Amino acid sequence: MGISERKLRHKADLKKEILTAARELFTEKGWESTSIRNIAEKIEYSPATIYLYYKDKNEIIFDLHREGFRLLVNYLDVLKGVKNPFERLQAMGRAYIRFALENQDTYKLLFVMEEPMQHVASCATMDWDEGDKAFNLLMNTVQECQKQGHFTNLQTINLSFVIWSTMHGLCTLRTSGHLGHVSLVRNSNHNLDDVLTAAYEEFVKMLEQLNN
Amino acid sequence: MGISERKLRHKADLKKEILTAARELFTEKGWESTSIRNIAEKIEYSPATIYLYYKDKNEIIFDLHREGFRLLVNYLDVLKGVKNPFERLQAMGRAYIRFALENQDTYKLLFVMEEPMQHVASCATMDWDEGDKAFNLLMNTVQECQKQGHFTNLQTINLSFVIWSTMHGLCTLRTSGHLGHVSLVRNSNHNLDDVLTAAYEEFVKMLEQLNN
DNA sequence: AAAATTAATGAACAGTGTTCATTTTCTTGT
DNA sequence: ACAAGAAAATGAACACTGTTCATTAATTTT
Repeated sequence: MGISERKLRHKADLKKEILTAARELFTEKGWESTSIRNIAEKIEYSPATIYLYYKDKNEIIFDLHREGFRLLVNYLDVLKGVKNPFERLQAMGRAYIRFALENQDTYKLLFVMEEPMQHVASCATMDWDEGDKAFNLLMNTVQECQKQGHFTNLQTINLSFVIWSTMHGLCTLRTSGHLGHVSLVRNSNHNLDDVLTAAYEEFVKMLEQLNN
Repeated sequence: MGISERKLRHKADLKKEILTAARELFTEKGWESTSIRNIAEKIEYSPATIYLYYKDKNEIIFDLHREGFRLLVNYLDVLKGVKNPFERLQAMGRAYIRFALENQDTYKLLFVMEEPMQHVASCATMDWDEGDKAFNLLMNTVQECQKQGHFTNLQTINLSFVIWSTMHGLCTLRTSGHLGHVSLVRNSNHNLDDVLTAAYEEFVKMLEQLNN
């Protein structure tokens, strides 16, 4: 019976509409100031209706969280064409920074906010597929670098975590405004993104020195 | 006239009482769930009274922010006795991690939340003394290391920013729960703080390789 | 057409930061 | 000691927030 299927489809559509409205409000105002009532108003339904499709606000947040990860993996996946693993590692870093700067609120959603992680923790299968996928992407590249003589005396996992941390630190200190308030940076004429890039290039230099 | 002085003193006392109440509620429940009404209840005044001493919630946050920085500098200042600059740099990293883990909410207040930084930005003198002081502590140590032959081909500012970023990334990925949800870490029997320490030690190894 | 099921909502609850007219308290001058 | 004036404290309100639930509206099935 195609009728009940249409109903189901409509139900799915409405869920998508909610998510789309949430995503739009989120990207233009940030999550802090996106309320259930805002979302409801945007899709022209009552606030209570949203709770028929999402258990609570965190469930919406988590759906956007997964979308964001797909976007990040897109930024990184383009680079699998780069054959030289060390060059690929560098390009991944640059892509990571580009992602963080072009999608600041999404970046915060993925790697700063604790709510989506709490949702992962409360799931029966406590797996964080999206995070694992991205981290493995990094670890595999590091491992390939090691096969070619880079970082040979360092442990893959530890080094990968250090690299991730450095990238994460660079991006968050930039976007949270902390970097911009260090007077040495503020009085240096350089714009913030140049400072960030310069620091990243210095980090690459550091990695280059860790051969054989 | 000692009487009006006592009044002033009492006024200062009440401001301190507010801050103390805020600090206590903050450390036991986190900032998210500390409301003006909570603070007011704790000091047995009406909520409106608080606004006679603090312009808004962000001003309270900023006072705690400065307190937190004094605490951090205490963690780091103890190490000025370490004569060897590279050893001191290592010890500073360990102290930084200890500070972040022992004062997780305070750490978030200092380096993750954007509100205190916005307050800095809105001040007439846009200086961020606390941040500058801490960053200079790091930069001076890096510079001393360079004088002794470490990191000679790297720029002091860039390297300092990279080191800060790495430490910040390590600490925030740990405390936000993101590290703990990477399955490679979750399935490894090691507790999270050991993973963090191992990664930090690996980072020190990296720095060690950047001599001459 | 009536009954049963599903979808949507209005209204309420308990909470938030913040403002302001009003009241209470304290200080000063007579 | 008492009235006048200044300072401090407050109650009540405003415009929000996430969330729940009994009630109403729409749709499907009998």
